[in-house]
Amino acid sequence: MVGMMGWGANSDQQGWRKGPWTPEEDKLLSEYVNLHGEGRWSSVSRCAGLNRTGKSCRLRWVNYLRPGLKRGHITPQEEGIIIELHALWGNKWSTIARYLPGRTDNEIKNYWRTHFKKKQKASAKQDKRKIQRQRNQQQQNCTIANKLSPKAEEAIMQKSDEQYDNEYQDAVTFTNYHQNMDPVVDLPPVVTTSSDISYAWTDTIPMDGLWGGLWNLDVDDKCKVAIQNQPNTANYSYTTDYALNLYNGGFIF
DNA sequence: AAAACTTGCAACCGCCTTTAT
DNA sequence: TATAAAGGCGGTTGCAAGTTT
Repeated sequence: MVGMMGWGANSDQQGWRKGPWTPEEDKLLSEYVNLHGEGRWSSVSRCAGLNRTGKSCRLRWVNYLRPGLKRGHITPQEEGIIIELHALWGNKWSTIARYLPGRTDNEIKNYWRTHFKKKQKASAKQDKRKIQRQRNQQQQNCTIANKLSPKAEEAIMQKSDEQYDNEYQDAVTFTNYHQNMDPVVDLPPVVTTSSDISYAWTDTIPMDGLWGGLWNLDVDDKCKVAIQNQPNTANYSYTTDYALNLYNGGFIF
């Protein structure tokens, strides 16, 4: 049913197939790329028996089929990184995506668009309602991976609508201010053992603070404490500034 | 109960850059 | 070295599902 919807005709003037990918197409593409590696996308479409353009094949692989993709909700921590890096670089989605392992530029772009682009209008009332609803259901099925930390939740619930809007406006102003500037900070690779700017871990820490993650050398205690107090999911990096901001009770979206 | 609106996501397009011939 | 093809990126669109009014 779903396969035939949308995008008008399901092939273009040259006869290339368009629109949603079928499971069969996915299988062909995955098998071919697993066998021959990424790249040479035009020959991929020919050789794998796919009637798709090379660009379409590349996009499907990169955004959906490639191993190691995370999927699922963007965590509050990831959101923090997105906000911070967007403030720094603007809409450099692919650059931002490099600091969020397992997330694609498309995903981050979509997230930003739906959550922040028009959020100037959003009110605290809406967010509060949402949290209240979630609390009502939480006991059964909410996991650490997809809910806000109690701390973040409280922060939102305790804010007055005005306070909330002002803080949001500050963040937006900050973002707009930096939007057109060239990148001035060169962040190190996401996972590294030699840098003192980026922190990274690869596992899940429980909320009670038991810690089994991989820390870089020279991590200072404030950052440790700040991040340890946050719910955590998987593979992701943090900047010192943001960790300290959290530690000092910085703004939490 | 239903219409209107929002959110999430996949995929397309056009433009620019990089690579291959 | 010039040019064509391929790759990469950011903006945008279309749709389904969920939510609010």
